Amino acid sequence: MVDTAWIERFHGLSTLPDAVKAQLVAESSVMKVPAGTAVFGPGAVPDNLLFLLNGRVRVQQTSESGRDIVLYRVEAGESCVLTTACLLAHEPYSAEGVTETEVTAVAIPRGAFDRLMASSKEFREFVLTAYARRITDLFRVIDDVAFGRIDVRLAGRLLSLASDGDELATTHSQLATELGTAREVISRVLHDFQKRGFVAQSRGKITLLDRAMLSRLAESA
Amino acid sequence: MVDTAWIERFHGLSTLPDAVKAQLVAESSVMKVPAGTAVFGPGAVPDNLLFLLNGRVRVQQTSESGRDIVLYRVEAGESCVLTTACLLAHEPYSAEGVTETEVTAVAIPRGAFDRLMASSKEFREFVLTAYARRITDLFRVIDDVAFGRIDVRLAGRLLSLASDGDELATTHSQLATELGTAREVISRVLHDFQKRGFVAQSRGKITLLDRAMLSRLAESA
DNA sequence: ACCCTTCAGTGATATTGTCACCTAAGCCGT
DNA sequence: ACGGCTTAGGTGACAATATCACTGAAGGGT
Repeated sequence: MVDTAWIERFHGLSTLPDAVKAQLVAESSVMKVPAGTAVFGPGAVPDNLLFLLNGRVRVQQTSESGRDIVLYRVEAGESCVLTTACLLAHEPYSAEGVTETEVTAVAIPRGAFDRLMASSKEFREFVLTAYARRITDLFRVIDDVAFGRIDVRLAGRLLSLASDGDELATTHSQLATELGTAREVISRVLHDFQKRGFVAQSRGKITLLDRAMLSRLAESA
Repeated sequence: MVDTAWIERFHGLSTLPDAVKAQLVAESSVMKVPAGTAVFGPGAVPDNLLFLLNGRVRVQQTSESGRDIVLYRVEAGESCVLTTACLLAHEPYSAEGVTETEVTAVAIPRGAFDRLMASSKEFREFVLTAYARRITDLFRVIDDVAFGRIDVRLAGRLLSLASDGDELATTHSQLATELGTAREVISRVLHDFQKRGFVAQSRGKITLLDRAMLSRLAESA
């Protein structure tokens, strides 16, 4: 008997009929990917739908001019659904997925994905719900980029990046990519945060000193 | 015998098996909506997937601060697929769809959509392909807003809005919504375009005088 | 004609992005 | 330990865009 335990970790999949769970497990394979690997990207159309058991994947886009912006992240317990559209549509995907940590994932091949979509209403619902969430994320990015102030956005991003502990090993450059802005802008805003006592900095490291004030700033529309 | 002719107008649906075509037509109904109607929006979860036979739907988002940005347009021969995610996921959709012209559309109820997804590989492929295109559109919006110059974006938008004829009945305010910027910014850029002889203006109307120069500007990365 | 609403123009100022260049920190080999 | 190299970060000057607070102009309705 194969192990179906991982399925329970995915919100919405636990209600799958047992037969479908078995099918899902039978046709999938577990893979392990080291940190910093591009799991999909322009030109490299993936042929698997990934369910993340552990780790995190960052999805970002590089513009023609070479500048980057982070679109969203896929966390453990979620799946890389947006790639499925391109996966099944045989369309290239202009975004790129990079593992931020070591990642363990269950890979479902294209054919198996299609069979599951055909056979299980619950699976369809799971996939569509995941879609809805991602699309909401994208709408949020558009809203932020178009109308958000960068100090507000940076404060929010620092808080969410430092979800475990107050230390953050990142560079100004990487933060600029997070928000789709320029390094100099991040440097200046962080300098300001530092003067106000919100953070402390050293080369490649940012320490959050006052989460409360950062939150307050992040919430201010 | 019901009329399946409209199906042929949708790229990807013509290859559907006849039985599926019949099912599609049997479960759907044609509707006509006047211009300027909100076909879906926040709070108003639609319960139909729309296939546009004629007309155009503008999909836009309003931020908390009350400012708007146009996300994409659904043209005749396309479908409002992104709503299906929210439709089936029972999630609210933060964007709003407004008819820009009178619209004739075929409406497929939620249940029928789900049955078609289950029964037809071709239908699934159609839906996923449409998804892929929309998502690509969204990525493009993000790229433009984050990294694009406003004069370049405006030039491009003027050209695509004036696809039939060189007259454009629109206000500076509406153009600001198109690009997610402020009216004053549009006013200044248009003033500049006017001085350079690219366009002529009168209250509520813009005339393109030099599409070639506008194109050249729009292409400049 | 007059009011009233909407549309458009403009200066002042704030915010953000770009460019050019500099300094500092850590690493690595000798 | 020293010097050289690479990458991270700082800064001034300036450009582009956004915001604010007005102004006047155009057209519609009475």
